Amino acid sequence: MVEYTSTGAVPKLKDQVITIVSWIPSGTVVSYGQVALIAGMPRAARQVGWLLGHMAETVNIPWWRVINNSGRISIKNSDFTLLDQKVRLENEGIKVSNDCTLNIEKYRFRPNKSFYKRFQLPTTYITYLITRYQL
DNA sequence: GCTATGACAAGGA
DNA sequence: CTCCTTGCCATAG
Repeated sequence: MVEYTSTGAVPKLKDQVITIVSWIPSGTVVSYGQVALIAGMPRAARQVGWLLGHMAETVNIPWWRVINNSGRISIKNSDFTLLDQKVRLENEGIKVSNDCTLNIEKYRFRPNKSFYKRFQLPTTYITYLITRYQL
């Protein structure tokens, strides 16, 4: 459903989301807000979800490794279902409860400095991200 | 350029 | 724990 406008405007966030999500290691998860943070848009969590919902069927990325920050699978308005995502996560060794929740802090992908540097983020911002998601 | 729409997040009741 | 409210902002029309 997501299409580029004839004006040639490039949806930057979409490209960032594709890159970031494709680099999430199997067996780990991140939150929508976390993806937004890495993309350099701290408050664009909702847009990340929206984009995934419109890309999942057409772009080959591990969309199922993105859940909400409370550890709940919150897929909606997609060709895929809550169960689809649950099964995909379980196939990667992640334990998901029947109510489609999981221990996000246990499985959260915590990137190191070199990972963040691929996104050309300011050093101070990288430091913030490291501390934000440390255990 | 303006409005509606969210696979969100965080805090309060 | 479960709602509910508010803030949020990129996209689509």
